[in-house]
Parts: sequence; C-alpha cells; structure tokens
Amino acid sequence: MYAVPALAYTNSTISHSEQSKEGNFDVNSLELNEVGVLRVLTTMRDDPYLALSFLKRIEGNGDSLPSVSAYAAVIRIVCSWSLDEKLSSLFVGIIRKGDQGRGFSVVDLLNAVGDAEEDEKLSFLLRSRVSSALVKAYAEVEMFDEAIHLFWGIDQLRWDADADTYLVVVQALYRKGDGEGVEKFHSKLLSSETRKHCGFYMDFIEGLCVNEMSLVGYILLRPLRDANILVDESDLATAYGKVVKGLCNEMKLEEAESALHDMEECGIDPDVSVYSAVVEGHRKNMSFSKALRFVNDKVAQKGERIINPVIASSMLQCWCQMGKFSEALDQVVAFRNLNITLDRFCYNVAFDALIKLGRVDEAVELFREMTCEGIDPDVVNYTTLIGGCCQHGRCGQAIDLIMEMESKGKPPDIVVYNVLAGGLARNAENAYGVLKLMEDRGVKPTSVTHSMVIQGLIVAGKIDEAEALYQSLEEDKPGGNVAGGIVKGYCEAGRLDEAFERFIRLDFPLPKNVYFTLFASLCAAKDIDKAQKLVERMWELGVEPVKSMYGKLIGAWCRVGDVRKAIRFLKVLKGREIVPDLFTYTIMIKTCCRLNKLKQADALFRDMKKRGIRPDVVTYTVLAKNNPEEIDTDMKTCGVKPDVFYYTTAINTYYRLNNEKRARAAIQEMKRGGIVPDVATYTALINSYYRLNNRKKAYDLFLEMKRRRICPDVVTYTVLLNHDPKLDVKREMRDLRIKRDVHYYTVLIHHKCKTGEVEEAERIFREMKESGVEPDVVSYRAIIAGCLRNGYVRDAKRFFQEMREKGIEPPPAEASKNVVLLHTKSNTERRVSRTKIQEALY
DNA sequence: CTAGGGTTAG
Repeated sequence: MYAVPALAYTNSTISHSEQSKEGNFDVNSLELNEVGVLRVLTTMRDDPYLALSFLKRIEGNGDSLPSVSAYAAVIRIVCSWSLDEKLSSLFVGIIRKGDQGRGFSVVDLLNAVGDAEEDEKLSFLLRSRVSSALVKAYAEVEMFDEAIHLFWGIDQLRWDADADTYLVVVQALYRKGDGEGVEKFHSKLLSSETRKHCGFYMDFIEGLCVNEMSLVGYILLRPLRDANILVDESDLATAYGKVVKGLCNEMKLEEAESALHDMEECGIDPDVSVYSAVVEGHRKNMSFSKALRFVNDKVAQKGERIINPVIASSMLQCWCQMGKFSEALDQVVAFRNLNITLDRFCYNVAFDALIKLGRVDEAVELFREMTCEGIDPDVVNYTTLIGGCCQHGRCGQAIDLIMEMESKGKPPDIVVYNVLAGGLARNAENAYGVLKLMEDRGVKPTSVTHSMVIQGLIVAGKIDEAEALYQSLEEDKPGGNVAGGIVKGYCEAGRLDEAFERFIRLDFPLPKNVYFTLFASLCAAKDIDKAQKLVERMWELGVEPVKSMYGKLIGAWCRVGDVRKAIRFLKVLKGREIVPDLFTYTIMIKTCCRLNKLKQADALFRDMKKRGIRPDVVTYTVLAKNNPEEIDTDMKTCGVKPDVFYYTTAINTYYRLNNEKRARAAIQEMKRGGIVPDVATYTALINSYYRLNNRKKAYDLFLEMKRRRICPDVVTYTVLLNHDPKLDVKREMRDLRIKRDVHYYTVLIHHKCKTGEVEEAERIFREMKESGVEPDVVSYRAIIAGCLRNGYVRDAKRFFQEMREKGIEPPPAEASKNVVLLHTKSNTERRVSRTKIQEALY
C-alpha cells in the first residue's frame, strides 16, 4: 500500500481498522510538524473515521492547532467517502469554536479544499459538496444569516448544492420572514440556467413535506409543472401526493383540498391513500361533516371503490365523534350492502357505537359475525367489548370474554386486566379476583391498575374500601397515579367538592389528565373559582398547565358573563408573561359584544393586535355583529379572507339593521368569491325575508335550498314555523331524522299560547320533557306567560315553582340589555309579560 | 387534551 512512509511516524504496524476502533493514535508522544501531519493524513485516505479522530487529537493537543491544509485534507477524505453528515458536524465544530487562534477563516478553508484538486470537474463537485455541508452546519447552529449568505455566494461561484441544502436555506428564509429572499430563491429554483435533475426536485419537495413546509411545496408545484421541470406523470403523482398528505399532517386542509383539486385537474388519478389522508385530516381537525362530505363527493365522482377500510373506519369514527352512534351503524350496514371490505378497526368502532347505545348483546353478536367473516379479533377488540360489558353491568359476560381470550391462545395484556378490574370495582363486584388472576398469570399490576380499581370503588360508593386500598399503597405515590384515581373517582361520582378537597391537600404532582378531568368538571359545573384555584395550585407545584387551560378558564368566566374576573385572570397571565392566544382573545371579545361592552371589546381587539396576535376570520365574525361596515374594511386591509360564517353574520346583521342595500351587496360579494351559502345562510335569509313580510320569497328560498340539496335543519324548520305556524313539517322532519330542540318546542308553545290553546301548549311542554329536551328560561317564560295571559294562574305558579326547583335563573341583567338592542320590536311586549308574571306570583 | 365564529324561540 501507499502508506509505507507514514507508518514510521505512527511507530506501529497495526491495521487501519484496528486503529479506527481504538482511536489510539498517540499524537502527544510525537513531534509532528505541518508536513508530517499532512503525510499522516495521506495515509488515511481509506479510513475517514481514523482521519477524523486523528484531527481531533491534534485539536485537543493545544499548542499547535491543525493548519488550514490539515482541515482541508480531512475534509477531502470525508468527502470522498460521501459522509455528508460527518462533514456537517465537523463544520459545526469549527464554527462553534470561532476564528480565534486558528488563523484562517471559513472561506480560506473552502478555497483550500477546492484548490487542492486539479481536475476541474472534481473540484466543482468537491466545492459543491463542501459548501452544502457548510450551509447546513450554519443552519444547525442557527446562524441563518451566514447560511443564506453563503448559499447566494455558492450561487455566484456557480457551484451547486444538494436538495437538503436548498431545504435548509428555504427554511431559514421563511423563518427570517425574508420575502425578497424567498422570491429570489423560488426563481433560482425555477430558472432554466440552474436546471437540475428531476430527482433533485422530488427530493426537495419531499424534504419540504417532512419538514412541515408542505405549503411551499404546493406553491412550487404548479410553476415546476409549467416550466416543464416536472413532466413525468408518475413523478407528478408522487409529488402531489406528498404535498397533499403533508398539508393534511400540518392541518392545512383547505390547501390540501385545493392541491388535490389541482392534481385532479392535471388528469392525475390520486392514490386512495391521498383521499384517506384528507379524510383523517378533517377528522383530526374535528371537522367531521367536512370529512364525510369529502368522501361523499369523491364517491359521486369515482364510485364506491375509493372507500378502503382506512377511509371506512375514519368515516365511522366521524359519526361516533359527533355523537351520532346510530348513524355510524347505518353506515356499517351501507358499507356491507356495497360489499366494501371492513377490517377490525372498522368493526371496533362499530362495537363501540353499539356499546354507547347500550346494545351490548348486539355488539357481541357483531363481534361473532366479524370472526365468521374471517377477521381474527385482536386484543383491542376484546378490550372494547370487555370494557363495554362492564360499563353496562354485564360483569359475567366480561369475565367470559377474558376466559375466551385465554382459551383461544390470546393472552390478555395488562390493559385488558386493568379495564376488567376497574369495571368490576365500579359494579361493586370483586375486583381483587382479577388481581389474583393477574398474579396467577404472571402479569404484575401497576399503579394504573390500582388507580382504576380505586376509581371504580369510589364510583360504586365504596369510599372506605378505596381509602384503605390507597393507604396500603403508600409507597406508590411518585407518579401520582393512585392519588389521581381517587380524584378522578370523586369527579366521576359527581362529588366535585370532595374531589377538589382531596386534590388541594396533595402536595405532589398528579398525572396531567387528572388535572384536566377535574378542571373540566369544575368548569362544566360552573365552579370557576375552584377551577382557577386548580390552575394556581398547579403553578405552586411547578406543573405547567396545558396552555389550553388558560383559554378554557377565561372562556368559562365569559360563559357565565363575568368579564371582570376574566380580565383579572388575564392580568395574572400578563404578570407571568403568558400571552393569551387568538382563541382567548376571540372569546373575550365575543363576550364583551354579547354584554354590550363595545368599548371594552374594541380595547381588547386593539390590545391583541398590539401584542402581535393577528385576528382571523373568526374574530372578525364576532365583531361584525356590531359594526359590520367598519369591521369589513379593516378585515380586508389586513388580508383576512371572509368565509360562509362571516357572510352569514354580515348579511343577517345588515338585514337586522334594515340596511337592505349592504345586505344584497354582501350576498353578491359572497357569490363572486365563490363561497357557497349553506343551511345557516339560507335560514338567515329565509328569516330575513319573513321579517320583511315577503313570505313568498322566504318560502321560495326554502324550496331552492332543498333543490340545491342543502338539507334544512331544526333551525330552518323553527324559523318556518315561527312565521307560518300552520305549516305541517312534522313528516318531513321525521323523514330527515331531524331532532327537535328547545327552540323548536318553544316556538310551538308560544304559538299555542297566543291562540289561547293553553292545554295544547302544556301538552307540547310535557312532550318536550318526555323526549329528553330540557326546557330553559325562555321556554319556561313562554309557558308561564301563556298560562297567565289566559287565566291559568295555578298552572303558571306550578311551572314557576318547577323552574325554581331546577335552579333555572333568568340571565344576568347586562345580557338582556343586548337582547333588547337586537330585538327592539318585541321589547315592550316582553316587558309587559314580565311584570305580569311578577304581579301574579308575588 | 377536545377550547373561539354564523342561522331560531321570550
């Protein structure tokens, strides 16, 4: 080998690989001058790792740091082995150390590397590779300016960089908000002078998508296509697919759908997995109906074949997450009729739906059918069923199922045992039996097991037993799991005060979900003072609350109409340097508007802008309810795009303010913007026309919406009935499976009272309660007023009594002020009926 | 860790 002369310096004859393993070059014992170092490095051409460790040794040596040529030599070796990452980390080291004491700059180094190569082509490649690595190194140590600067420098020298480098640079440009740079970058990428291989662009786009910059990928796709850079059909399909999926991962569903649209417009048939990404994206975004609509549209276009088990299970989950369990089951039936294959995930959602509806036997039955279809149930399927049985008190059945698992050679895991143990405990059955069983099977209970049992015991009312178990597990405290079980148990048992007392006494942190459960229960029970104390206690214990809790707390204060406390908490946050987010500001502004504190709303709006939080279309929608004209211009200057929600509010508000001209203009603008009206928009319009006494136009709109296959909802029918009580909509509503709500019943009651049919009104009131719809203040007020007006004083008193017993209070005085503003017409009438009620009752 | 917006009733 060519290394013979150098071996003399090492004073050794060991092989390269052994040396690299040990890294045992004893530099210290050698007197090496620069020439010597270079000669040693020449011998290491075939062992980059050895060269690197050799360099490190010299660096560590102290008195004579490696020269620029020594670095250049190592870099050339590492480069020739394509060890790009090593190269970058070498540069990171050099950059971190800075220039001091080294005597050369990074540019010197770059030149030294390139100059040493005589072959022009090789020199070009070498320089390109090295500068790429250097750009990446700068980005890694967050010296973005240097990275960008160097990148443009490479450009001038006509070197080239790889896709990863482009990625790092575009990331840096966006991060710095350098619009001009971005522009320049994009045109460089597309210019014919610097045209690269197709593979480069594919790598670059993929890189954008995995680094959460899919939007940039989307922006580039069309120009790349137009510039004939991406021409190959299958490449285009891949690139588009990655961009759509990337956008879905980043929750940019609107953009994802529009990218998909572009894709289809170019005649590319997307892979089904692209569709499923969109569906899942919508679902994760909690836009369930959008997810379902998307599938329906695609099915209409391409037929049912696009529904694979993944899409099917997403759809089923959408129904369930909307709480529409029977609809989920109808969907299962539909899938089966269409011969769409379902997998165990789909079936699992179906079991869950049946269980939620209390149809445990049918769940088990379906489980058997699934098995007959040749789908082998897994441990998750069993867990769902066993948990479901326990939830409905079918402990025997649950135990049978766990035995079945064993007999079929599917040993239950810790999760199944935990679910069963907790389930038995909450049914006041013997949970210790499960613990015993676990012991026999060699599955060790964890603190989660104990936590679930304790929680179950509390739900079953066996407080002493739970406490005794807790005491016996004292040493289990660290994770806080078991104590958390106690708190959650009290929460679930509806004993919130005890849960809170328990929680406040604990001086160690609990699992985060415990805080969240208690917090959510307190908010739901409107015990917001305690919810706030909980947050403060978390701070004391050094547990960082989930950021959403701040917004939720403020939202809770807002919901009960206590803006003062909301603002006070906002100040506490300010003191802790926590900036409220867009959500929080929006709900505060909404509440101020609702309570007619318009100045306060405006102040908040300005404050959020000042603190760099950009209002979005939701914020503007909230504000549009008050002064639509001013808000409209502000929104448009800020570049926020209106959507259906916004237009519906604007149109409705203009009509309410009798500004028909602006209302019509808004409708036109909406149409021009390609925004399609939906149920709510139509309903608002129908209502407005009724109020303008244009009954024909109102009803025509109702027919039009149905023609356009926009399904009316309970609000639409409520509006219709409110203005035209004689309409018979019962059948239609039943066919469309529209559930009646408080508003709907209240309109009926009010109408019957007006025509003196008090008994009929009372019957409807009863029907409402029987169908599980809780009457609220408004409905009570309607029935009470109706009874009084028609001389049914005793009935009125009875209803009044009932209302009080339910703890239903009239809304705070401030709130009704705004109501007065919104419904000027009926105001006097209402005031009369209210005094009448009071006169009659006291 | 799900949080904020539109249409209806007194």
